[in-house]
Amino acid sequence: MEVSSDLNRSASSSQRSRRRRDEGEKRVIRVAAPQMGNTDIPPDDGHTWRKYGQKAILGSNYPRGYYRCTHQKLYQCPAKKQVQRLDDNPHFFEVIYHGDHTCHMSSTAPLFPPLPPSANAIPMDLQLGGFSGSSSTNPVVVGSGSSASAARYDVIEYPVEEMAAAMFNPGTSNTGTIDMIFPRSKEGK
DNA sequence: CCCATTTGACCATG
DNA sequence: CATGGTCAAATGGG
Repeated sequence: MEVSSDLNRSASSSQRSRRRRDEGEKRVIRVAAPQMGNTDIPPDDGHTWRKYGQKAILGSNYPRGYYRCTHQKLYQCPAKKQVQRLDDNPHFFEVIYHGDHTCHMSSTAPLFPPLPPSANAIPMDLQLGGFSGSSSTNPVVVGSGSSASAARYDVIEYPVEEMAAAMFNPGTSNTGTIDMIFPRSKEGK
């Protein structure tokens, strides 16, 4: 693209982005891309996400996907979702959730799979810490230094085997067993 | 027909 | 200045 011609674009002087502070909830979740057919489809957490943009990130060889709640959710669900594939491990997705979900899924709520007994076997060794100058092995780096408000970082790693298999539920909605797989990490807000 | 997706450009921030 | 983030409109598909 390199500086193409400028298209006449009506400029709506609408200054988006209202407040730029407070409310700093970031949840970094790492998921593995399904080894089946499509290895490029990010997992769903049970909500509809509407892609609202894609941008390449410096330091990564892959673009980042920006998702937001869809339709009606756009009116109350401040939940946003960011999906970025690791440049070292294209088979892994780094999903960053921020905001709280308020949407509800009536009946048939396909969510996470029944997490197998096997322990988490996610090889995060490699060179995950080889970002741009960070020497830490863990992505939990929030050393801004300057006016760094309390930014909470929750890194949860869970393998995404075949969530697609846990799609619809036959018969009654007595899924029961499926609860929030997410461990504690409850926000006191 | 409707909605989700896509691309570009712009802005705000550090 | 650079980067990241969001919006905005247009198009295609279901």
